[in-house]
Amino acid sequence: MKPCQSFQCPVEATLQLIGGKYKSLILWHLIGKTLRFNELGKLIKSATPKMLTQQLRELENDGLINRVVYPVVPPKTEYSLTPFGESIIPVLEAMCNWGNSYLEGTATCVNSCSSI
Amino acid sequence: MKPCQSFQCPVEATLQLIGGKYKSLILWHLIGKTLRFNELGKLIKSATPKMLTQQLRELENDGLINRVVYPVVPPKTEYSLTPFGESIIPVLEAMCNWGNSYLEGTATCVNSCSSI
DNA sequence: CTGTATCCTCCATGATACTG
DNA sequence: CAGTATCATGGAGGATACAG
Repeated sequence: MKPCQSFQCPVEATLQLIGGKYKSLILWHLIGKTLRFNELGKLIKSATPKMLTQQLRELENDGLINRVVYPVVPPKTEYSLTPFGESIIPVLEAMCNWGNSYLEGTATCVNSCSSI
Repeated sequence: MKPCQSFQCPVEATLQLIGGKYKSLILWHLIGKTLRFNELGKLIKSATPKMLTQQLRELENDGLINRVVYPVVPPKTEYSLTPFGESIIPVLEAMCNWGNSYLEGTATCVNSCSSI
């Protein structure tokens, strides 16, 4: 029952949209691609169908991704970035680059973001 | 008991460091300044002392901020960004700018990040 | 002033099973 | 294939009181 959905800083608003457990990962995988539900599921193995659905719905409601359902059998649904969703790519890149330099220091396992 | 602290993407690592409820706000307020515990408390009114302490300790353990205690009476503690903490400012800026453009569309209440 | 120490609540996430 | 339904749970976060 928050009195008013206000943010003390726009950074918090951004975090609200991409801070979900799998959201940044989903957006990341959708850069330059269109993926189906189970393709995302394979890329993000630890996400259960329930979580995947929930995070995708929220991203859709926030206008970051498109969800296109093809009325065929078997079902086919495709997810892709909206123009608004694409506008956040630079933010993801900044986070990725900084995250890599951080991981270089702590060195666990690093996936580069060279694909972008 | 996570088997191994690995990230599928460096973005997640970044989120891990600044995703705490008040962390981005704390970092934000420390840009270019040194603040005392209760000064941060006044700036982030909704944070209880417990939360403030916890978030500050985590930021300190992650090497993002300095904590300097002056052995005087009454106690005095000063928090500031480390060089590593300062290196994340561009990321915060990117998030802030994108967040502002998002908030312009939904228009609740907007605090600009013009100070940086 | 700068914190700790307890206790407690709730919600995000997870596990599992099922459906059109 | 692309989800939904249901139940369970752990831990982040909050309230309150107290301490050096």
